[in-house]
Amino acid sequence: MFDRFLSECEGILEPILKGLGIEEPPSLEEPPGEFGDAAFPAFPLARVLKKAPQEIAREVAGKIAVPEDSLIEKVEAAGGYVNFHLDYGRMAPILLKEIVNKRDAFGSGGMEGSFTLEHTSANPDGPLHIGHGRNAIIGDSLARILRFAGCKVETQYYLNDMGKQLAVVVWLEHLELDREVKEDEAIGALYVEANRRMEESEEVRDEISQLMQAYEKGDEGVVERFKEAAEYCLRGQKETLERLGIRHDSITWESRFVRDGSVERTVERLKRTPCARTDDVLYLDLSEFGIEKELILQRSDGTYLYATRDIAHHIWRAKKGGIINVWGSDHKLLARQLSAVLRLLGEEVPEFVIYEFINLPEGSMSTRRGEFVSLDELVCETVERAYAEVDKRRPDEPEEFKREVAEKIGTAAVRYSIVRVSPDKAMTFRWEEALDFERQGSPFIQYAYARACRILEKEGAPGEFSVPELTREERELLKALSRFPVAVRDAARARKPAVVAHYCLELATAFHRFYMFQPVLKSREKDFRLNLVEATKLVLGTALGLLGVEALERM
RNA sequence: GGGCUCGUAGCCUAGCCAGGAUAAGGCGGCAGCCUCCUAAGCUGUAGAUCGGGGGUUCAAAUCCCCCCGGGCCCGCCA
Repeated sequence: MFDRFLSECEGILEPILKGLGIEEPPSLEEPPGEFGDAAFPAFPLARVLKKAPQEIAREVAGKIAVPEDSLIEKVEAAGGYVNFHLDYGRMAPILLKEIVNKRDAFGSGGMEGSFTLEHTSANPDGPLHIGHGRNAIIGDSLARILRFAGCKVETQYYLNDMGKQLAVVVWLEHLELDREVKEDEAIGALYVEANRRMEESEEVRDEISQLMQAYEKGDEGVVERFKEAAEYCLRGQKETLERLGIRHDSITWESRFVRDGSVERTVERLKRTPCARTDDVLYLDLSEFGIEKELILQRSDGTYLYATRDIAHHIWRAKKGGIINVWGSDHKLLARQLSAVLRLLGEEVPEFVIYEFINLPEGSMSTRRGEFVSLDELVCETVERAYAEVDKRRPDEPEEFKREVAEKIGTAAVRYSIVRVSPDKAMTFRWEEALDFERQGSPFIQYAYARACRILEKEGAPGEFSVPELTREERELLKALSRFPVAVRDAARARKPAVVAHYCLELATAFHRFYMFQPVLKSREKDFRLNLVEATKLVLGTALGLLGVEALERM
């Protein structure tokens, strides 16, 4: 609805600007304070028209005749700007009816396309840590947003079963897994131990290297052992993700691209490109793509590398449409190399959502050294902290209620605190910050939803209404509601789930203010306000859903 | 050392890609608001040379260059 207002403003400006000899479409911006809801700056025109911006703004504003059925209330020139004011009274019934009719489809659609979206894709060598959590949460939220925007999305987990990590685990597996602990924890313990031994002994390194070669050749017994170990670890990892509401549509085993010959075929194609070089080994010179680092495709023993298999993987994926990868910043160089190679082959070039690392105060995390904060730990501690808060605020509620609410608040807090931060900011993890339920977080948003529910459960369905003289809080709330489709579109196009996170905050803030100042049930405008509350509940619920956060009827 | 990236009040973050009006929030500080739909809320207040310096522009947190500081990368690892 807000976008409709914006296009109306543009539609009105365009012919007027054309009349002044300006061909470029007008670009609007959001004015501060009480200057209205959209502003057109006249400064860029000053030079062309050789007039003061103030004068141009006055002139343009003077030529504007607002059509009868428009969402524009009035237009004013101020400073060098033409300011457009939204007609809230006119928008209110249209907007509220649209939301209540469309319900959870309000704001959806508008985009097309099919994507495979790869996220999480941790090695099967231990529990997911909070860095993998950042990947999974960004990826899952983005998938939800793209689907809501109208795209077809298949989320994939790329299982790196051909790496040294898994071989290391398999090598030590005969030592017996600890069946008492969670699967990924058990594998992680083996991995740490095996790495310790490997560092000490050349012999061990050789044995592991032989295992890898046997696996690449497809030795039946070895394949079985790798598969079992990987699946065992994955069971634990999946359980971690499941608790956060994250599920993958499919799992792609890296080894399949070796087994089905596609790596071989890809390498043959690459050999015929002008970038191919053979010195000691086969590699690609990608300097024409601005990458000075050569990309090695094949070891001197004839086996392939991770990157080589990933090229075949991407060619396979392109059959299903666009490719989006959520990768850590440590893979930035590979992302560039991979893109260059695929361009070289005339294949679909992938998109990357790159996120920076989460480090600990003492340094970076390491699965190999067992130095990390696991996602399980973070979720458990956060839920426990949430329980303490629920228990403090709702002491008389039954235990079952407290547990359920704490689970939903805790898991939401983990997701929200990660997704709200732009992926290109490196984070330092500190427990006291992670467990601090600061006001600008998910409980604040869930609370707004719960407040709306509590009002609505005291009344039946809201009746017909006429729009009264609107208060400031009502206008702000209407504006926030009308902006939801814009926020979804921006988030989907820019692949930025954080945009939805900030939108949720904006809407919740507007609702809390409205709630504080405008009584609903005891108001003369009860029916109108009930509609407003209902609409807020619907949009907030949908928006939270895009972040994988569950809304709460009571908390 | 080279490449990429981030640097916004004591702390955490939005705004930067597509430059425009008084730089927007939260935490923490201070002062207030529950006879009224759950105070996990609301209001007010103090707090910012937008890392530093140049440049482009009528206009720079935003674009360009240099410097400083943090992170990531620079394996026949994945």
